[in-house]
Amino acid sequence: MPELPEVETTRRSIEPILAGRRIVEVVVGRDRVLRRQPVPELFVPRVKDNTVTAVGRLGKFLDVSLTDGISLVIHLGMSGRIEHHPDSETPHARHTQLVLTTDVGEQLRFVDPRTFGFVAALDEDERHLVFANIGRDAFTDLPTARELREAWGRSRSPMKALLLDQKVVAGIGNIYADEILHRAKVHPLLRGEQLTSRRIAAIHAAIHDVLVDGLRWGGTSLEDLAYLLPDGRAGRFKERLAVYGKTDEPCDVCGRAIRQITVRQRSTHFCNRCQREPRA
DNA sequence: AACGATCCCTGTTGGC
DNA sequence: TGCCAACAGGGATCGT
Repeated sequence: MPELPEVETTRRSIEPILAGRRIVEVVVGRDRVLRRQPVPELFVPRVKDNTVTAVGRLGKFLDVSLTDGISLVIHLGMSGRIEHHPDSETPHARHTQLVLTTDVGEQLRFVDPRTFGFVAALDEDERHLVFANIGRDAFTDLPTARELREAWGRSRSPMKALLLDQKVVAGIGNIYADEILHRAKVHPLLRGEQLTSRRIAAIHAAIHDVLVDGLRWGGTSLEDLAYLLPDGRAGRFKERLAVYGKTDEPCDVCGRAIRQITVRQRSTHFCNRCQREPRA
């Protein structure tokens, strides 16, 4: 599922295709993917005939800046992907939700079977509102260990939940949260208030290291989910995963079987030897 | 205010 | 083999 490394890989792929290009055609699949504007009649005119000035990202949000001060914000949800097609000839994939055609005839298509993702054309105020609840980017703007401790150190929530919460650090999802905690040797149920300087330093370093690794390998493509790079290739970080989806398999570090539990309605994988159970 | 549960959706999977 | 329930999850929303 698309988390920061997948979204950043996507961003880097589509930036050279979109930057400086005019959007000459906009087609919406299901209205459900539209936020803010409820119907295509309101959404399309805000994007069409606009020119892309930058392709940014905050956490898991793609942030396409257009002339007129409009931002086309795209969230891939859990099953979304962007497809790049050099022309408009190839048939649309099932669940194509948005098609953008540029002035040189290239197409970018947002495909999302489960429609947990969305697109929105936001003016400056609306964009500010959406991003007001999003914290600092885990890759480009990671808070210091000290800042993380200030933000998390009085919370009774488990670390797994704190990593998934986008309000402090943005971009980490279920896969990378498990990988980060394993790398940091921190138990997913350790509460924020139980953090020590040593543990927070380990988590801080692990966030950076795991995301950089994920990015290096083009993100994580799972067999059963739809994430692919815009050129159709699969991300290869799955081969490097230490715990996610490896229930009952031996831990690469110590050999003990990986355990799976549920934390906040999310499947959570960890090594019971490398990641010690916090005191009750 | 902080925390936790629920819901949205559909392709895939596992059990019978 | 075929069918169907269970499962997966990001973020909005609501209840405690």
